[in-house]
Amino acid sequence: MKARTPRTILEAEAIQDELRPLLDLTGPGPRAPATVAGVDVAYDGERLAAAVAVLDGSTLEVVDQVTVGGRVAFDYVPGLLAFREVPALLKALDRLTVIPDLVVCDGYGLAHPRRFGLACHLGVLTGLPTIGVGKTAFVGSYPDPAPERGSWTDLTLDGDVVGRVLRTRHGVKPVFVSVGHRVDLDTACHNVLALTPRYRLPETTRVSDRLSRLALIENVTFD
DNA sequence: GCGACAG
DNA sequence: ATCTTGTCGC
Repeated sequence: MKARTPRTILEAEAIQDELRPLLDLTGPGPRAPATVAGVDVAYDGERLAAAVAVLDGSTLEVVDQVTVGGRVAFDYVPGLLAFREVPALLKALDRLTVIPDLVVCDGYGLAHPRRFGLACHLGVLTGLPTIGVGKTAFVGSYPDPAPERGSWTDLTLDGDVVGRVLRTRHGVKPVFVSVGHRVDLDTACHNVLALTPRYRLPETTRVSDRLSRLALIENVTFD
């Protein structure tokens, strides 16, 4: 499905309302994905670089990667991040040789003021299983999880459990995991732990983050 | 009404 | 996201 760029905040919210019903929240999703992709976007004023890195689900080795340059088409507004990043991410995903079994997004999925964060948006448009992993709190409330790696607590919003605050490293600040599309919360957290054998953030986001920044200062051509 | 607010 | 030094710890 193609990305649409709204002209106003009201239009953006209307698009979210239109896409939300297309979300698939039924499946368990991949428990042992053969390949997992990380997506990220880096900025330099008006210019941007999107990167997708596909890793082997077992060895975490990079098996494919794509970067594309572009220009900002929508200002950042909390709750509407997807409209800023999705167009370039779709372009990059289209050029992949290896189609990932799971896509890990920087940010949130269902844990969103309007229950449709970047991970949900990208999932619906691509049809791929997606999850969101945020570095800081955005919405909801939660108790602090125990210090051990693997411990977690519910991230609650308006009485609903919309995600989990998951400790990926002992004694280190936790990450915020939420479902995007075609994956359940248990499976999402299981995958995040598999992707964090050494650092707080998933290897997928670490690689795609590095890639997008590199592309910003060399390689890419902008529109 | 006021402030807070993924990346 | 981005602007930014030194510093503590494995």
